[in-house]
Amino acid sequence: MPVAKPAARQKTAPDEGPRYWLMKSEPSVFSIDDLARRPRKTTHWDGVRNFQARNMLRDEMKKGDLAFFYHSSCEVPGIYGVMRIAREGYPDPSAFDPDDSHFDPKSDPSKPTWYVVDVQLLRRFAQPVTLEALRALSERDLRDMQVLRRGNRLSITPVSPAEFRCVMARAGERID
DNA sequence: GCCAACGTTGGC
DNA sequence: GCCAACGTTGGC
Repeated sequence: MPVAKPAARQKTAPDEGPRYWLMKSEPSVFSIDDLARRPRKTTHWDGVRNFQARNMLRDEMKKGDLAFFYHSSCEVPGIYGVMRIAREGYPDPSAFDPDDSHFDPKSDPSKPTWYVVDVQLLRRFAQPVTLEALRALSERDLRDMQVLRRGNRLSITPVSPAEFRCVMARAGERID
């Protein structure tokens, strides 16, 4: 049985307002335009099969938190928009569906292994903040942004308020 | 397609 | 518990 490491914690206090995240998806699997076409621009973020990311989905992401939508493994990797966490963690239905590519026969419905949150698209950036742009910014303001760290493979990472503001400013976007 | 980096698995 | 083998991620 794999053992989950403690999830990375943000240094913000629990009651300090919304927190920020970055969520990766390969656009050939699920893109920001796919999300924009969903009813209420909302979907459950399924298929995460990493224990550290699972812990964030299950335990740490709260309703009202904001999350960047990041496109990975594509022509122009980068941040393409902002989502809001619309529902907190609940069991991932795809883990119990034998016809789903994310089916996990070891996950017991009475004691689920994998979790999702619901996300709602708030902003689709007019221009993405590309990975290249993020790395350029990182020389100053984003030095510690987790998604930029060498070897990072986590599909969900925490984002600091300063990092969030910096990316929004770079995108020329704001959340009222 | 390549390959570095990392997570998971399973033999011992 | 160790660690080699294997699979996956993701930029390039």
